[in-house]
Amino acid sequence: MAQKIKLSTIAESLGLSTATISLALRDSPLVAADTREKIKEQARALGYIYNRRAASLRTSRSGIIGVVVHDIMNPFYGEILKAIESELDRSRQTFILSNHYDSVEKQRTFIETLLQLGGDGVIMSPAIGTPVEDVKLAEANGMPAILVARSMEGVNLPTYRGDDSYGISLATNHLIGLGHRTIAMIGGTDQTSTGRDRYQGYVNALRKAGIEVDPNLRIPGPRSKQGGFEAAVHFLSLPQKPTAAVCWNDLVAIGLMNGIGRAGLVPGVDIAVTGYDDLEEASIATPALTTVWNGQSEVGRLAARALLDRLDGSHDPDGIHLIKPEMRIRQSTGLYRPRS
Amino acid sequence: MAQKIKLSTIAESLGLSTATISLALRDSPLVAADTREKIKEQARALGYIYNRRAASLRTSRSGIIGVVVHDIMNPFYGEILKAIESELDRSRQTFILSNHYDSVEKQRTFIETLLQLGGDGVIMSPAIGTPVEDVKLAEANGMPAILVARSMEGVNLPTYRGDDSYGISLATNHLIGLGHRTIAMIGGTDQTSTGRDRYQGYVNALRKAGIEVDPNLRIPGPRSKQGGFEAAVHFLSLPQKPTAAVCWNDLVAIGLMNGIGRAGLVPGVDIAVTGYDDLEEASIATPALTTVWNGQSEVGRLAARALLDRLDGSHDPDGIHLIKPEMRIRQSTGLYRPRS
DNA sequence: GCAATCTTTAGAACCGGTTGCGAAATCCCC
DNA sequence: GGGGATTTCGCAACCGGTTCTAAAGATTGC
Repeated sequence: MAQKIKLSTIAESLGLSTATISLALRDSPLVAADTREKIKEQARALGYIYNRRAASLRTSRSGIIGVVVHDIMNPFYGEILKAIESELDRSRQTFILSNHYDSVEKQRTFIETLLQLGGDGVIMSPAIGTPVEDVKLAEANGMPAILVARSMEGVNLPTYRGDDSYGISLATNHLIGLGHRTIAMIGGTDQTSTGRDRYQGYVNALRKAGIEVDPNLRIPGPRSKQGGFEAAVHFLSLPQKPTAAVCWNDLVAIGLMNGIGRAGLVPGVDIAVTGYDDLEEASIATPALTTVWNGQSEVGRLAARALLDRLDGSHDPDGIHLIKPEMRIRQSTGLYRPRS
Repeated sequence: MAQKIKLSTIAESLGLSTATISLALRDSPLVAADTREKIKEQARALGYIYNRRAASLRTSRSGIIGVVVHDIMNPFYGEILKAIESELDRSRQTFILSNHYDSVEKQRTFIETLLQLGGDGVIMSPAIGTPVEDVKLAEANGMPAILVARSMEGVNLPTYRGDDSYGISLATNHLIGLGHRTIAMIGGTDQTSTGRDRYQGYVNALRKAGIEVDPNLRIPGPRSKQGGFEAAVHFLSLPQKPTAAVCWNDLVAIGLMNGIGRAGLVPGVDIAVTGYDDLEEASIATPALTTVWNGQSEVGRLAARALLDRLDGSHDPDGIHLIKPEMRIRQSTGLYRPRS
């Protein structure tokens, strides 16, 4: 490395002051057009690298946005992140990503780091059990926070997520409409608002159809393929012999279908399965998975947009913004005929 | 936000100088133990937030490490990232993540941003066609770079990746050993060093077994489930009627198996399929996927370690460090018997 | 009791940009 | 050609830490 090129290096080489250089590089109208061009040319020639830290120290805007979710390897969050990324990209913000794996501590460390770096804002899908103080910490230090995919009680932050109760009731109704009466619900937890909402949607749909709700048909578990796969054994040995399963998400559903397949049964024929989220993968699973689109792309896009707007001064309404899920009917529920 | 708490705020409130505060908070032995405790206590009480930008402006160490790979939603990279994350976590470095989607331009933007932020180093899986200047740009500005998963010609940077040629030959040999003679290779590209290595491994194994190499059995394509799924049609209509497929990675293999299933054939029985990577998912696919572990966790761990070491001054040897892949035999190749 | 030594703390320059204020230079019109 | 309006640019303070230098205070030895 030859030697650091800074504003003053350019200034001296051109016989100008750093003030002029600074203004020119940022396209200020205060500096004459040809001077500006000359300066930009020289900056390029010298290999000048803008020092954001120095700038942000003065302006207190860092151009950094933090995003923290449960697990970026989970395609559900992946699709949200992709939408956030593409929205943020066009506004020259860089974003810092992190998993919290539902560890409140890891999440707080992330928020603190972000504050130290002078983050302009944070988009988060709060870890289970997140204390209100943690998000207040961000807000109190001038870093606005937006919630995605999960709600939080006790704070009134802008929140973007799917309408879980409605979405699961769509799936459940679909199965009921096909003639199923013994329908299990597989995977996930009831410890989050999302979990409670989903269970509620399932229960509501059953009740409305006059079907009694059997709590033993609720099999909670990890929200992963592995989780669905392992739930298959339990599911298949239920004394009630369910003919259909409403799964927490597509991952669980695909895992469950794999598990059912291992047991010699054919998902979509012997057992109807619905997923949730409509990941890219759902349509190429075998059989293709009937599922509910959960609006990931919209959630990400709207959340990023909301944050950018807030940074620009316009204040979007706080509170929960629900995205309406949509049914996607495919083969995993397609071939069932009630036993006669 | 009440008012920014800074070093001088604490200093005034205690009647000390900022120098003392700064030293105390960093556990310098230059400040008396009880003074230090008093200072730390006060900092906590006031809700002081360390300003890394200001600090790094002076020290020229930012604690930021950049990581850029093809696509973080691809579990192959996901597993590498997870290993990097856990290694970096214990050293108080924050890392900034980005996809480049094989866009050289997006990758360069990322490197430039990282330089502006004063990144201490970068771990990258270079985009296809990355010009040497781009990585030199990082090095020239004092930001060491480490390569993972992919090599680059023309630069001699520390590189950590699996031994592709050897790994694919393992898979190919396994199929040959089972009696297969017409073996296709599905997915991926030959434009990268990885691609050429893998194809070479496949070719070598065939030649060694005295099997003629038919270039029509090489079906390149996207390295995704979708890609494998779509390749199934082409694969099944080959006039040579292959009985087995060596796939670029597990995603392609799973997609291909789904496609084969749709066509009414049973993967693992009618057609043998091997994957590559040994993702978590491989073992729960149906049938369970025979594959080759590609050392993702080792790649990530070693790369992160190498970067941290370099930042500490010790200079690891440059050049390519190959991780030895390992065969994982499961059911997707398990049931084949040559037609008699 | 005084000089010498060690511990503890303060002062101030510095990192590399940004920006308010004012001065110099250019231009316009009568 | 002179006064005023505009344009263009430089000076210097500032952001919030870090660290070098050195001074003040405490301790020790003889």
